[in-house]
Amino acid sequence: MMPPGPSRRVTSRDVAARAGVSQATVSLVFSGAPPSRVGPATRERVLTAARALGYEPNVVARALVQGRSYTVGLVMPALRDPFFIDAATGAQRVLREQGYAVILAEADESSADRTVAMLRGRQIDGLMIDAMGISSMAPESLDGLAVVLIDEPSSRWPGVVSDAEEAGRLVARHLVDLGHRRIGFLGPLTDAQAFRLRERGFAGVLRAEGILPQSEHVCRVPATVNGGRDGMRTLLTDRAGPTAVFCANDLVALGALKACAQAKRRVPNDVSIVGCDDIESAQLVTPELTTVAIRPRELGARAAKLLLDVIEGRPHRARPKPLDVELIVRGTTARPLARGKRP
Amino acid sequence: MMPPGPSRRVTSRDVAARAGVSQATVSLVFSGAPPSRVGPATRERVLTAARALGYEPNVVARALVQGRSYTVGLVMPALRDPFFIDAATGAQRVLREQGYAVILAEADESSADRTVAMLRGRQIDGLMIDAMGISSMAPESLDGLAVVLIDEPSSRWPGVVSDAEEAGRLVARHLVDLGHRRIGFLGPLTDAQAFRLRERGFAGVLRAEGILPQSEHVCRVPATVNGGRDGMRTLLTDRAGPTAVFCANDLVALGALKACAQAKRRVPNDVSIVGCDDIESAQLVTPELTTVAIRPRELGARAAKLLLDVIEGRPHRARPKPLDVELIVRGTTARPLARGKRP
DNA sequence: TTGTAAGCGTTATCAT
DNA sequence: ATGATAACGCTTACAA
Repeated sequence: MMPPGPSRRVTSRDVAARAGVSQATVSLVFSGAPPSRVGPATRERVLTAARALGYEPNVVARALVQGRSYTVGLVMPALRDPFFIDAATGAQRVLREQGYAVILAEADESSADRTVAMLRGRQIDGLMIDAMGISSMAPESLDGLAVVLIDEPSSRWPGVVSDAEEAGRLVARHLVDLGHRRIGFLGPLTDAQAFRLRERGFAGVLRAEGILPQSEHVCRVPATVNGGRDGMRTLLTDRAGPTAVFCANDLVALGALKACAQAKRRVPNDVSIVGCDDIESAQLVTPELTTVAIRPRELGARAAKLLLDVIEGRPHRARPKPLDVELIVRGTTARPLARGKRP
Repeated sequence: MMPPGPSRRVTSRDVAARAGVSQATVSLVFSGAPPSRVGPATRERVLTAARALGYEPNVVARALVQGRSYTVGLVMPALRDPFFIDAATGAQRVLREQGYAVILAEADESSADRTVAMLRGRQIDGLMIDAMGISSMAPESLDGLAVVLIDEPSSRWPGVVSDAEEAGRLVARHLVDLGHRRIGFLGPLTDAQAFRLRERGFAGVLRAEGILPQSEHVCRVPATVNGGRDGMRTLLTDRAGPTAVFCANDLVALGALKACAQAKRRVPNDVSIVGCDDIESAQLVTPELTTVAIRPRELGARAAKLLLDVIEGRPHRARPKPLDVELIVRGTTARPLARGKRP
């Protein structure tokens, strides 16, 4: 590179001077105006000059005049849940492709509104928010912003969701097909819709199979590894505990797995465990976790596309078809051990 | 949605009008000028008006005039490594505290330079880059930017590092103390300095103990779970394989653990495994992984502080003291089984 | 097709 | 202590 004197920023004016055109023309060339607006020869000269100078359009200035920043915010309560990190990755990729930057905004309950204010001050064009994020936010604080929700349906904002109910159904059928009858559920305390739907689909199938949900086989815990571990411990204390347990997400399932290992219950022989999300760690434990793949990357990517549609005023459905999910049978599920009654 | 018609952005001018002062005064109040610059009464009126109107300073406009955007970029090759996600979290927290936003820039080899150009266009104030990120970047492309490296020392840019050599030493001593003599190493192919130092510290102690590194107990693999699994498989084929293996990071260690489970080798009885990083998943497997805590969050936080020092021109040391590391003994290490020779 | 000029919402430099 | 006013780098009518 070359030190441009005292290393001032190269502006469109510099390019204009070098190309012998007006500054406005340079702008025309770079702002993706219809090719008709500037002659091919001029355009070429401008581009050459720009390249020679190492010109990069100043997005900040553009943002100021257009009132748009080509930047979107991604509000997440904690960068800890692998599911959301994957969603973020997927979103980030499509946004970058379209020239948008992603501002990471970790927001807990206390700071959610302040975070949005901060993003507003940056003339953010839109916001992607996950279930946890939205729950700790005053709806009015989002007025006038393009908002898309990730995996949390709402009548107020558009969003993308996975087919959570189907996820629950798939698990229930899988367990029933294996022959399980005493089936437990480890669900989170938070009332994220996705979790509720997973439970609903799950319970629906069981009921249809004539398997009544037994309250002592259901346990509410935080949606974390420790939550799952503690919940599973509780379930295991029961002498006639469940032979299979559906955990509302993989983190919980991994905790449950730990509890089993500590209690010397073999998985899947003594008890089957199923998770939901198919996070990477699901394949990390032994035996590998049977779970439902939600494809968070794809979910994030779709959320990003939806957000771009909203921002750029393109037609879109506020609530697109839920993302397909898929049961991934791995090593933590098996037929229940025949005990007593039958061989 | 609401058409942006009636809800124009509230500007400092609006506030000025309502407070009966000039726009400049409003600016003075909000740009944290010394209190002496504006009378307490006026200041109060301005703040009241601002609150009533819901005024939020436009950071974009400020960025344009000051040539600073109060935004920094975080360049990471992939949002997959939990270590870097934690570092990002730590960094993000201190930056937000100081009014800076963090733009997430996932950059692989092919797109690294384009990504930096994009960030430049956004008048980014600084950049935090990790080992993988920097390796795929042309140094000149960073000219004129405030850059801080995370866990990858460089003579060219300041950065924060963990005490990687000590990490290796701690592991070696731990294994030697337990009585291991045939000790293996699963190291990554990438030449991140941190990995090299871990190995150096490790090998140094072993040599001092008169334990010669045996090449058949060393295996180079990608720094991933699968890499670790494959590498461990190789190590296990040896009839007189190692009784303990140090894996250059936790991901590799977890893969190694898997390989052991699949090969029916008990951990830690048949073979001890040690990782490095102490990622969350380390506590997720059973037995829990013995590892070295690097405190990535703290590392990220320090990187952020260093970057702010650089940006704001405060005095700072380019290469602060490495971050202390700590051996975390969990369940994957034990004394080697006495075989043959002695009881 | 290209140039001229008026902002976008701030900060910063002057006066007052 | 406060008010005009000129940038900052760009987009966008409107003129030529």
